[in-house]
Amino acid sequence: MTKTNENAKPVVRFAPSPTGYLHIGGARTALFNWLYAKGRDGRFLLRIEDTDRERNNPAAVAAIIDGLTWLELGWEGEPVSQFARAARHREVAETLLATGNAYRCYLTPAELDDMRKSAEAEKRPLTIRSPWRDRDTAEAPKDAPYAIRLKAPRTGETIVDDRVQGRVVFQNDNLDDLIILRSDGNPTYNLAVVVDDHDMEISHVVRGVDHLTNAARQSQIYNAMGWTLPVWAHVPLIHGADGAKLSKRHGAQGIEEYRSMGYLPVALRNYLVRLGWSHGDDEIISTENLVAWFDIDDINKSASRFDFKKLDDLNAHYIRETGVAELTSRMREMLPHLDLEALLSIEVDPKAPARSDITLAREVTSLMPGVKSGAELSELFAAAGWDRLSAAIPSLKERARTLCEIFQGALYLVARRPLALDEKAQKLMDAEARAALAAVAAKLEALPSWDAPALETAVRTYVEEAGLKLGKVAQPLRAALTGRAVSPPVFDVMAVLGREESLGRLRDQSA
RNA sequence: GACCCCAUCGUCUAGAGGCCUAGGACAUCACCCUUUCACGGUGAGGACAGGGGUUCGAAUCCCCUUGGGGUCGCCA
Repeated sequence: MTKTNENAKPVVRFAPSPTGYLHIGGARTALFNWLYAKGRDGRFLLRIEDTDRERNNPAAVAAIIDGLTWLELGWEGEPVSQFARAARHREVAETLLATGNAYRCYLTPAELDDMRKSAEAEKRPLTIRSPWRDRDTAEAPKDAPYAIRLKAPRTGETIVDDRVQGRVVFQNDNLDDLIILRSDGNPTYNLAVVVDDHDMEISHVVRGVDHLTNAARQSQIYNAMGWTLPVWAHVPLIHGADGAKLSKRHGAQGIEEYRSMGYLPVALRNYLVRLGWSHGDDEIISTENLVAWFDIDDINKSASRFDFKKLDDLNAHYIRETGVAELTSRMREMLPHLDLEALLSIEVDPKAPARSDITLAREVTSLMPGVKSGAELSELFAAAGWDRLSAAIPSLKERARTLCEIFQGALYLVARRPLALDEKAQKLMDAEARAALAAVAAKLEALPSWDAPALETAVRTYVEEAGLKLGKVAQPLRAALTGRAVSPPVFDVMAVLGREESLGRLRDQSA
């Protein structure tokens, strides 16, 4: 019953069940654990809760590992498979049986079902009271299947002394004898968790508050075995924008979706950690400071809503801070994961903030009808040259909130002549503009060097001579060069595009 | 329904009885900067769920109401 020595180096774990993806809420739980261990010279372990064989498949495990790796939350050692430890769980169940802390229960599923139904009909709370708790096993039907239930205390209370939730008291009277070993001989989750956490010497169990009642039941197992309780910390859940539990309806649940939406791991970490945790007025916090500042005691008790706008803002900040080389490689990496067709088929809620990956998909299909997948888009960029993308990134990253927005802004690189102008660009292109374009093109053609400063000087000189405002020339230039009314500074665009391509695009639109 | 938890601007939050005329960030709006868009700058609107206590004094403590959430599997 004694609390783990809190001065000792903590051992924490992240223990997801393999559901096919790393849930965004789980990612935050993993982050909290990771930060806690990191900041205290502790250990962060990974355990896969694959006790349920139906749920188990290698791809689902890979998705979790992939997600954690992408988020840069490294764990110590090999991931522990809970299923692989079933023999040890059974051993503990037998011990509990031998010490009188558990009993064989011959209640059939049908009987259990009846109990539930009648409880519901009588509108009384259901607490399973197995008659086998005190009955002699000899009375049991021959060779009948049985489950093993914990002989939980029926009086008094079970207290979960939680670092986040405080002291939560459960009346034992309300808790039933939980099954620790199924009739097929397989351990149940609650038993497996306790045994594994104990054997792995987990000092702090940091997990979602949806496990709070499990903590009470698990405490009973710890007590029955005479094991030391871990420090509990049940963190609040993340809700969708409408305040309900985050579900498919809210869009992205899996971490890989955030990746393909063009969020940076560092931004996602910063955003996630601030959901339910804060450090004064600090908003943008380096990983180093996160590690130094994070503490379980500063986690709030209330659930928080997921806000893409704030994530976008953070992501924009980190994109600006990230070097060109890293951005280029991350962008190259994410392109094959971009499923344009799937994105186009997503029904968007008009009230929800626009998703940049969907916007990109739409833009691509309208501009380049032949391009159907991220891989094909990748080929186009490869053909144009990745170094050209890199050259365009400095001016693009200043105005992008996601990597998808950088791609969207970079589409002018892979557009083929003659460019299709969008509506706003077309509006810019009146007779006056076309004439100016022709004149500017002639001036630029004579330029000895083709770089942004030289181009700017030349255009400004022309504008001054012609007695025009810069906008009168720059906007048509932008339209002719990119097909849009919005882009990075036109001089940067021309520098990236090169002399030949730039001049070609200008002539296409000249009078 | 039972048990448990929660409740400060639209959202994330600061706030541990007087520092609060409630602070910051995102979002929104306005203006400035400006070749467009962003960035940046300046400013505006915007919250202690309601009701009772306790106290000289309450966003902070207690109670009730209301609202929200979680859990009630031989799932994890």
